[in-house]
Amino acid sequence: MTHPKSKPENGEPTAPAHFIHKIIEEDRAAGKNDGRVHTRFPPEPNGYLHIGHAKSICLNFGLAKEFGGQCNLRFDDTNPIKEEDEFVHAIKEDVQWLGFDWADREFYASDYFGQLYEWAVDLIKKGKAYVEDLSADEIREYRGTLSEPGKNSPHRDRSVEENLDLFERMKKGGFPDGAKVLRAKIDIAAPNLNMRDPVLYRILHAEHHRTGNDWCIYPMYDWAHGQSDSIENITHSICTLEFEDHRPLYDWFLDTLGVAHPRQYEFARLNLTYTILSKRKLLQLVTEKTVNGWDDPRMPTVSGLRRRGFTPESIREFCDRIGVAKANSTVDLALLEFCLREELNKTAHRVMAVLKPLKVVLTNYPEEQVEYLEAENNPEDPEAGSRMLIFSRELYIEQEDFMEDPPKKFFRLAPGKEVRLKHAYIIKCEEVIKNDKGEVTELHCTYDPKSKSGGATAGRKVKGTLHWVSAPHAVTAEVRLYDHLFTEIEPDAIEIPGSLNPNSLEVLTDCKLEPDLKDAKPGERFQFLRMGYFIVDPKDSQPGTPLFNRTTPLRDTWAKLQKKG
RNA sequence: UCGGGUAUUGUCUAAUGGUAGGACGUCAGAUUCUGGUUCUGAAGGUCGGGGUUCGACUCCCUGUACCCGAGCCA
Repeated sequence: MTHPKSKPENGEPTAPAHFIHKIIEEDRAAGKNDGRVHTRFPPEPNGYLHIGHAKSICLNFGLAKEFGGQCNLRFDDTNPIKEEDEFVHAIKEDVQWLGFDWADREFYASDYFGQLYEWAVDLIKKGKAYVEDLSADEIREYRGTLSEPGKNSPHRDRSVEENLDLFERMKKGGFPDGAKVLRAKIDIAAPNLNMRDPVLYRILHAEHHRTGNDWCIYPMYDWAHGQSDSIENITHSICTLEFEDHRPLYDWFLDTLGVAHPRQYEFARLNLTYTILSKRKLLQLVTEKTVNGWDDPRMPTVSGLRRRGFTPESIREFCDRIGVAKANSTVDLALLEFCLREELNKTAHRVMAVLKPLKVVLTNYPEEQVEYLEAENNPEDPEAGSRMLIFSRELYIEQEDFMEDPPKKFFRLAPGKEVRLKHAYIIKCEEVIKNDKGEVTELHCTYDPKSKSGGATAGRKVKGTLHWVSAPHAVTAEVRLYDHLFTEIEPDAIEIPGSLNPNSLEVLTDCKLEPDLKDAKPGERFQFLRMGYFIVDPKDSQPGTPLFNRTTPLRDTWAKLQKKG
C-alpha cells in the first residue's frame, strides 16, 4: 500500500509525501511556528483560474487541512492596470466550486497598501531605499546583464531627507507615471539580478478595482508579497519555480524590516499534454474569439472544465495523483480523463441517446404496439434504481452501428446479421433502404419476440449490443462534441494558431434522446450508453430544451483497433 | 568558469547506503445485454564517465542536457 490514496485505519486518505509535505512535518517536529501551518492561495485577479491553479489550490488548502491549519485566499492586486472585479468574482466561484473554504479569510494585497507604504518609509530611514529618477530604459542599462555586473545609479546616494520628501511627493501625485520609482538599496553587482536594487514602487495614475484613486503609487510584487505573507502570519509560502530567484529578496525584505518571516518554497507548475496553460495565450484565445469565452468547454480554465462536465472531485483526485516536485514535467491528459471517468462511471446515470440517427423499422412488430421495458440506471450502483424505456416499431440506432460491408471484427449491425438492442430484443437486418445517392436511409429488420431482455427465453447470445431510442417518442436535442483544442502534444511551445485543431468542436443538432431527457436540468450529468459522459450545458440550455456537452467519450478499444487497421 | 534550479520505464511519481515500487498509458487474455466497467498477466527505468563501499537512484569527483532569471508584470 504505497499509493497516496491508500487509506489507513482511521479512514482518512494519506497525503502524498512530497517534499513540501516533508518540510512541514520536519518543521512541526522541530516545533517551528508552534506547530502551526498557515498557507495562502494568492492569485492575481487578472484572468480566470485554470487547472494549473487548481494544483496550487489543492496543495495550499490541502496542506492546511491535513495539518489542522488554515489557508487564506489572497488577491495579489498590486497592478491596477490589469486587474478587475470580474476576475475576483470568478476566482472565488472557482475556488469554492473546487471544494475549498477560506472562511472569513479573504484578503487583498491592497488591504496592506498603507502598511506597505510605512514600511517603505522605514526602509528609506534605514538608508536601504532611494528614489530613482532614471527612466525605465536607463535603469535597465545600469542594471547590467546576466553575465556582467550593473553600475550604481547616480541617485543612489541621495540623503534620507531628500528621499523621504521625494517619496512623499510621489505618493501625493506630484509626478507623472514613470517619472520616478522607489528602489531598494541592496547590491547593483549581485549575481542575482533581483538583488540589483529592485524597484519597490512605481507611479501609476490608474484606478484600482478596490482602492479607487486613493493611490497613485503601487507596490511591486516583491515588495508586496512577502510582507503580505508576514502580515497574515503565513508559515509556508508556496509558489512556483520561477520565483526561486526571488527568495533571497523575499528574505532580505523581511529580515531588514525585522518582521515575522514566513518561508518560501517553490514547486514545479503543471503542464498538460495538448493543453495551453499560459495566461497570455489563454487570454489570446478569448480576445481573438478562437473560443467562446473563458468558460468555453474546450478551455482548461476551471470554469471551462466545469462547463465541460468535469467534477471537482475528479480534479482534486488528479491533483493528488500528479504529486508535487521541483522537476519540470508534462502530465498526460489521459490521467485527467482517467480520474474523470473513474468517478463518473460510479455516479452517472446511464441513458440512451442516438447522436447520428439511422432509422430502423421492425417489420414484424405490430404497427400500433408499444412496450415499456425496465432499464437499470447504473449497473455500478444498485441504489440508482431503474426507469422504463418505451419501445416501438420504429427506432433510431447510431449510423456508425451499421455497415453494409463490415470488416472482420465488426460486432454491430450488417445485412443478415443480428444484434441485441440494449434492454430490449435481438433484431436482424433484413433489408437496406437507400436514397438516389446510394446513401443508407433506413433499415428494415425483424425482431425475435423470444429474446426480450429479462424474459425466460432471453438467454440467446449475440456478439453486439446497441443503444437505441423509439423514433416517435424520442426528443431531439443539440449535442456538442469536443476534442483537444490543439493537435500538438505540447502546444505551449509554439505560438497560436500554431497547432489549433479545426475539429475541436462538432455540433450535432439532430440527436435523438430518451423522452425523459427533455426535462434534464442544467448541470445534470449522464452517461449516454456507449457514447460517453455528457452534461446539460448550464449556459445555453433552455427549460424543456436541454443542450448537451460531451464531457469525455468512453474508452473505445474498437476505435483503437480500427486505427491500427 | 553570470546566478539559481532539475535529471528514475512512453508519462507522472516513490525508494534512513540494503529486493528500484505505484499510478496513468501501452499490449495480451478472461468476464460482460455498454467494444464501458471489473479481473488477470506482460513489456518497460535510475542522464554519461570515474570513485568510495560488502553493497550506490542515494555519498564524492567530473561531464552533459534541460528549465528559470536582465518588467516601472505577477
